Amino acid sequence: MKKATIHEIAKALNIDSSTVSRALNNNSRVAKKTKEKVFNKAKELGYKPNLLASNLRKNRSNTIGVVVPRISRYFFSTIIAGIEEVAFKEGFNVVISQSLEQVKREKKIMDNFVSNRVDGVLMSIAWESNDFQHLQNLEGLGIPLVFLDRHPASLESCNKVIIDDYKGACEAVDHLIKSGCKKIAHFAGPQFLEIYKSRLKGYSDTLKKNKLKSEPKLIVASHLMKDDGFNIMRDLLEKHPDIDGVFSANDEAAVGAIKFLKKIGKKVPEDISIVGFSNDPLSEVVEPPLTTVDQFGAEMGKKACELLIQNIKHQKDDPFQYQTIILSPKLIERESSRGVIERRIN
Amino acid sequence: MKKATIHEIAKALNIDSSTVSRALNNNSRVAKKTKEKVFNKAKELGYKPNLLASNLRKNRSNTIGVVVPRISRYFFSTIIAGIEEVAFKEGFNVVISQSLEQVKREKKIMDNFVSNRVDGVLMSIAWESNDFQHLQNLEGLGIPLVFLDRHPASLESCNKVIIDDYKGACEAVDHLIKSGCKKIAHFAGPQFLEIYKSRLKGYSDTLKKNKLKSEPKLIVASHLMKDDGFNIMRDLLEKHPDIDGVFSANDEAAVGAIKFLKKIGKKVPEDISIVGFSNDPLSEVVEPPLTTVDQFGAEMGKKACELLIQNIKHQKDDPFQYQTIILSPKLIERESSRGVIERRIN
DNA sequence: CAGAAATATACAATCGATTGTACATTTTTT
DNA sequence: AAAAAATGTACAATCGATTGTATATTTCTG
Repeated sequence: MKKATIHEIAKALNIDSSTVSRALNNNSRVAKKTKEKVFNKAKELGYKPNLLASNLRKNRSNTIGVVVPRISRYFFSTIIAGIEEVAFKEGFNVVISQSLEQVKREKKIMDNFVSNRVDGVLMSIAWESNDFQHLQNLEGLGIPLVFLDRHPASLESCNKVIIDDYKGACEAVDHLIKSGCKKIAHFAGPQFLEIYKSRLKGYSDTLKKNKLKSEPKLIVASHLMKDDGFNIMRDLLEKHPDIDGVFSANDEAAVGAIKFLKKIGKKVPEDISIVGFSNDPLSEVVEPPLTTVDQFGAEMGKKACELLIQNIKHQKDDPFQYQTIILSPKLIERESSRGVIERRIN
Repeated sequence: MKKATIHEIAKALNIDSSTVSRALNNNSRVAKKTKEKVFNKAKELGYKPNLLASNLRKNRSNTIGVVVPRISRYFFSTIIAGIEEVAFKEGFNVVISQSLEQVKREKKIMDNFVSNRVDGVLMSIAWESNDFQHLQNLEGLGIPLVFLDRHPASLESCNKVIIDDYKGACEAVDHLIKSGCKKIAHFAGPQFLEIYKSRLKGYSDTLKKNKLKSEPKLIVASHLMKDDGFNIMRDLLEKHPDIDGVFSANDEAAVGAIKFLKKIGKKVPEDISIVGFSNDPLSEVVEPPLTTVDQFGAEMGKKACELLIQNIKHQKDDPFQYQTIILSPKLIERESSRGVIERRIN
C-alpha cells in the first residue's frame, strides 16, 4: 500500500506536480477549476502531505519544542496547556519533552530539536542545570529560545517569562507574620535556580522588615519532594520545637510537613501555620487545605509562546531584542495558616 | 549563520558527500582514517544532521507518537514515563500529544503524525470517541497502532494493553461488601469506553454474587471530575440516605464525594465507605486516605511500547498479529473503607 | 483584431541525506 | 608478478514537496 504523493495526483490529472502543490496550498496562480479537481483527486487517493519533504524544502518545521522537567507536575502541565492554546491559534505544532531534571537528557532533547529543525524552543530548566552550552548553541543556530519560570541564573541576555517569585514569597511570609507567627522556617529549593533564590530572599527580607531574625538554621534546602518536607519538618522541630510557621517553596514539601505534623499530633494551623507555593491541586485536597501562592501557569505558557512566536517571525528582520516578562503571583489563603481562621471569627 | 551539511564537510576534506554520510553512520565501507577526519571536521563545523532530510530519504522517522487525553493526569504521566523508558532503550524518539478528550483534536494529531511519518502510534482514546475512521486509516498506511488502557469498544482486531478492569472492580466491591456495606453506589464513567463498562459490570456482578441487589438508581455515570463526585454524592444521599458504600470508577470523583460528606458531617468510613480507582497521588493525601485500585501505569506504558516496537520491526515480514496484553490491577486498602479499620483492631 | 495584460500551467533546480552501482586502489593469493 | 579478492571512494538517482523562471493560454483594451 503506497502513500499518494503530489506526483501521483499530477499524473492522474495530467498536470504538473508544481501546479498540484500550488493548488493544495491555495496559491492564487492556480485556477479555481484546477484546484477543485486537485482537491477531489487528493481526497480520492487518500493523499497525506509529507511534512518531512515540505519542511526540508522550507527549512522550517512550523513546530515549537517545549522542554519541562516533568509533565506530570501540575504547574508544568498548566503551562503546556497555555502554550498549546496560543500555538494552535497561530498554526504551530507543539512537541513536548521532559528532561526529568537531568541535564544529560536536556542536551539530548536539544540535539533532537535542532535535528528536527524546530522553529523555536520554550524551556524550563532542570534542577542541576549549571552548564548552558547546549542552550547557547541554539542561538548560534538561529533558533529562538524563551525560558519559562525556571531560568538560569548565569544567563543575562535571554528571553524569559517568569513570575515575581520575590514578591510571592514576601506576601506569603507577610501573611504568616500577620497571622501571628514569630518563628518561621523556610523549605528552600535548589539554589541553582533563580526562582528558589528569589523565594528565599523574599523570605529573609520580609522577616527583617518585620524585625524578625532570619536564622540560617531555619532554612533548609532540598528538592522539595513530599518526603523532604516530612523529614525536614521532623528534623527542624527536633532542634527548634518553638517553630510556629513554615514557608515552603512548593506545595509538595508543604504537604509532607503537614503529614508529619499530623503524625505527631500537632495541629495545623493552631500550633504551626504552613504556606506553600504553586497552588497545586494537592493543596486543595490536603487536610487542612493549604494556603499557597498561585503562579498562573497557563498565563505564563501563553505569554511565553507569544513571545517566542514573535521572535520566530521577526527573526530575519532585526536582531534579537531580549525581553523579560514578569507576572504577579497571588496569595491564596486557605486553612493551613491562622489568618483565615481569625478572619472567620469576624 | 549557515548550518553545516555533509556537503560542506565533504568539500572541506575533498571527498564525496556519500563517503561523509557513510562515515558518520559508521559504515564499514569507509576507512578508519577517513572516518576520523570526518568526525573531526564535523565537530569543527558544528555539524548537526538534518533529520528531515534523513527521514525523508529513509521514509521513517524513528519516532513513536503518543496520544493521551491529558498529560496532567497522573495515570497518563506514569504511562508516558514507562513508554519513554522503553523507547529510549530501543533508540526511538517519543512525541507526546494530548487530545484533551476531543475527537477533533485526536484527528488533527493523527494527521500530523502521519504527515510527519511517525513509525507507530500509542494511544488512549478520548471520552467521546465514537468514530474511529482516523484510526483505521493508520492501519491502511501501514502505521502500527497499540491502544493503551482506553480502547474502543467497537474495534475487535487491534493491539491493546489494558488492565483487567473487571477484576479490579470486583475486588473493590468485594472489599466493600466484606467490610460490611449493604447498599453500595457506583460512580460510573462514560459508557462509551470499555474500561468503564467493565468496571460497572464488575460492580454489578459482584453485588449479585453476594446476593445484593444491583439497583440502577445507585449507578450514576459522569465524566468523573471532582465536582461530579461532589454533586452525585449529594443527589444520591438525598434520595437514598441509607447508602453506606461507594465504588467510584476513579479517584477524583471519590475525592469529591469525600469532600461533600465532610461538608455535611458524615464520617468516612464509619458512615460511608469509599473506594476509588487509579491510585492517584490525591488518594494518599485526601483525608481519610482513599482505598483504591492501582493500575500500574508505568508497566502498561512499557508493555505497550514493547509491543509497538515489535510491530514496527516485523511490519514487513508478516502481517499484523493482533495482541491483547492484560495486566492485573491491585487493591490498595487505606482508611476510607472500613476493612482497614477492622483489621487494625486485631 | 493586434497587442498588452493577466492568468494558468510547465519546467527544472533545490532542500540534505541515503544508497545501489561502478570504478579505483590496495592487499592477498598462487 | 599476474589474477583474484578485498577495501575505499565517487557518481548519480532518489525521497516528496516548494518555488523562481519561462512559456502558453485567455482576457482585456483601444
